[in-house]
Amino acid sequence: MGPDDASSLSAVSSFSNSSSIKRERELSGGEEEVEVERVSSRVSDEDEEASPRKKLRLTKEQSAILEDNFKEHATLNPKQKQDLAHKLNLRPRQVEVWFQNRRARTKLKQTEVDCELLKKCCERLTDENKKLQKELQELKSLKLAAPFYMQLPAATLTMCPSCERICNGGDGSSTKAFLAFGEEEICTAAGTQLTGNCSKAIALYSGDLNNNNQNFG
DNA sequence: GTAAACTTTCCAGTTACATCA
DNA sequence: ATTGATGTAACTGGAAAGTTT
Repeated sequence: MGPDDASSLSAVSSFSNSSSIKRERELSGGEEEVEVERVSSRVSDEDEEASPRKKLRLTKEQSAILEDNFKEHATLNPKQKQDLAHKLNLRPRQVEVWFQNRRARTKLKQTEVDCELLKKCCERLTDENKKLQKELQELKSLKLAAPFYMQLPAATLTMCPSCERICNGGDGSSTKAFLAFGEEEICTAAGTQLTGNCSKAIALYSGDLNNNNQNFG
């Protein structure tokens, strides 16, 4: 008969007697019986008799029922605990411990999931940061060069819809073009709304997002 | 009303044991 | 047959909240 033998819910689980073990350990030290009894009462259930701590395995049926109950509520009130213990032929303490361990497992799993998400998020941000740094370098070198429109074919020049300045097309590189005018001149007219790309790039360009947000806010 | 003692419950960390590769 | 890794039942100690004295 293996531990999974589900011939009955009672086949298992009455060995470990925490209070007797506790008593055994503490008394071997030779002192303080009163204190030991008090502490032990914390976990004692009615039917205690001395036996060494033995690891029990709950049957599949018992586990399944406990799982079902856990799905409904992750904590138990005393009545629920008592009923469940009776139904499974376990001691209430065992049911209580099972729920505690189950909550701990759930929490651990969730922590692992969160950790994975954070890792991925971190990778994405690192990636984005690299790209932005690269773009920033390009913008800086552009600024040092001659006015951008002199370097571009006329056909590639378009107007920024938000600030109505010339840029080189709508391919996402417009920020470079506007920034080429110089930090002071960009979109500073009253009431001008910057697009997300524009303002973000400008903020990065100046190296201070907060300052820029205040300026344009 | 309130302070101290006691109880209950939960959690985090740990231990002990069963099982499996 | 042995062993290390893994899963999990059970234990411990401390904190918080509730109850009793």
